[in-house]
Amino acid sequence: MPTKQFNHFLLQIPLFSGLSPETLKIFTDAIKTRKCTRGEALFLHEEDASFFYIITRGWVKLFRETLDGDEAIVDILTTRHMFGETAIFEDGTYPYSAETVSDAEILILPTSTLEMAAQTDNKVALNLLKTMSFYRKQQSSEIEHLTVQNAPQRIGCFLLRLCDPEAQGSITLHLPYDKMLIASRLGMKKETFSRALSRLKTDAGIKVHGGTITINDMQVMADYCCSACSSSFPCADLKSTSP
Amino acid sequence: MPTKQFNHFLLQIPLFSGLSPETLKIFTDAIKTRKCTRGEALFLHEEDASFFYIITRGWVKLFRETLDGDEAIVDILTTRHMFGETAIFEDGTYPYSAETVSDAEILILPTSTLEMAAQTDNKVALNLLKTMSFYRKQQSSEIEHLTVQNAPQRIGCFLLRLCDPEAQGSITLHLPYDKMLIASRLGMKKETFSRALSRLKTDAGIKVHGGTITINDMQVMADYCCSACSSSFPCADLKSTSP
DNA sequence: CGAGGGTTTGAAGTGCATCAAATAGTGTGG
DNA sequence: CCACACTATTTGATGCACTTCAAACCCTCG
Repeated sequence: MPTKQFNHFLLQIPLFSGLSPETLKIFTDAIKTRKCTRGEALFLHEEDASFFYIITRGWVKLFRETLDGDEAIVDILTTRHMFGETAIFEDGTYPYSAETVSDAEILILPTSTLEMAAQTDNKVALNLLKTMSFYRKQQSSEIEHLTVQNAPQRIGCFLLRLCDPEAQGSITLHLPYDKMLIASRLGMKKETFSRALSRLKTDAGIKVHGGTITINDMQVMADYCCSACSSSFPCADLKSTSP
Repeated sequence: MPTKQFNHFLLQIPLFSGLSPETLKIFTDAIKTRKCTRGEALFLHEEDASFFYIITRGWVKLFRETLDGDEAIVDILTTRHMFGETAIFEDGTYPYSAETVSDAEILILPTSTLEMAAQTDNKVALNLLKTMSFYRKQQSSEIEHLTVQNAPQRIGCFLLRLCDPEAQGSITLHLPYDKMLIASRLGMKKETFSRALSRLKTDAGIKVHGGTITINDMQVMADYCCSACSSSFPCADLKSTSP
């Protein structure tokens, strides 16, 4: 399994970057791969957490269910993202449920391996800190967005974070998953999403054809979305597809 | 300065728990204490982060300002809480501004000391991980609250987290800081806060006299607030006054 | 082609924000 | 100890954003 390509992939993941060959081997020896179709449950909220996961391909949603049956999206992740690892620092159960939202390929590792490695190899602990710090920053900016941005601005901000931050002027992208799912990811109803996206057509100059979206002018869009926010585009390090 | 009492205080802080005397000394040697009056700025968003802080007494608010001049509260912290330390994993600048909201006493430590210690003493890194994990969980539940709870429920939830989770039946508490500040902490306007608190009188059975609040029946309050949430009272580990 | 999920649109309702003004509370100097 | 200034809090009236409920539309895939 540890082909050259595979190792190259692993080294792109912050958790594994800069590790000694010995430590890296401990992880690679423990890795199992799983191919999933869309809609497979990986684990449930409050289940005992024996494994953590890394996505090699596809999208996974993390979510919780409220007592009255609604679903609250925690995050939606893709390639190179890791999840389920925080159970180590909790009571040993997952703080959310996880389910694929597209076909996907996923690496599975025992949490015990990670826990052990973090305790014996300082570099592992430092890498974990870096990863957790990234997610924390992302969460913190999400809290801000929820309180200061309205629906069209949140969508625009979401679209901008799908773009290459180097890009200038016009850019075309396609939505990574269902509009319905994006809606709940952004804390709004699907109808609100649909209407808010329409409003972006006139207010921020975008074109929509199904899941394909063209932003006529990144700068116009950025001005429209970030005016209510404490950090302006390109919101450094907050790309949804980063580590 | 390192009196017995002071050392006892330090050991209550998760970052310092279980450290070797040598490592602990590195920190205690570098600590400076500062007494603040209400309303003092400690540092500003995006300033170079040379120090991190631990509160020994009083309350501190972390916040960011949006481009159009609004203030978004990141968190409001008290005794034993630590802040400013995440700059280590960022670009070396603070991700928020900090200001006291009551008279306060604060410990100041160089971030370089922490950074060095985390790299040389694995226990420091592990303690940091534990702390960061706690904050991450708290943030994550806050995101959920913002999307699934309405204003009265968010206030009720806030009040419950001020209570002793062991308590049963009736309990009296007083608000730790301004209602205005609680309002923005919970992502609502002061008028909304005032009205929502009134509604809790009839809907969840509380009494309000200025900043003193009596919850007639914890269980009634919990039922009222947590119905929309994925975790019910006592939301383990989410007390606002914990580590 | 037809079924089913995803998406859009319309009409109506709710919750929170906004603007404005009154009231309560707090600290200050006389 | 009181009057004043200033801030915090409450209350009222109104508007907007988002939700809800309902129905139509669209697209894909068997």
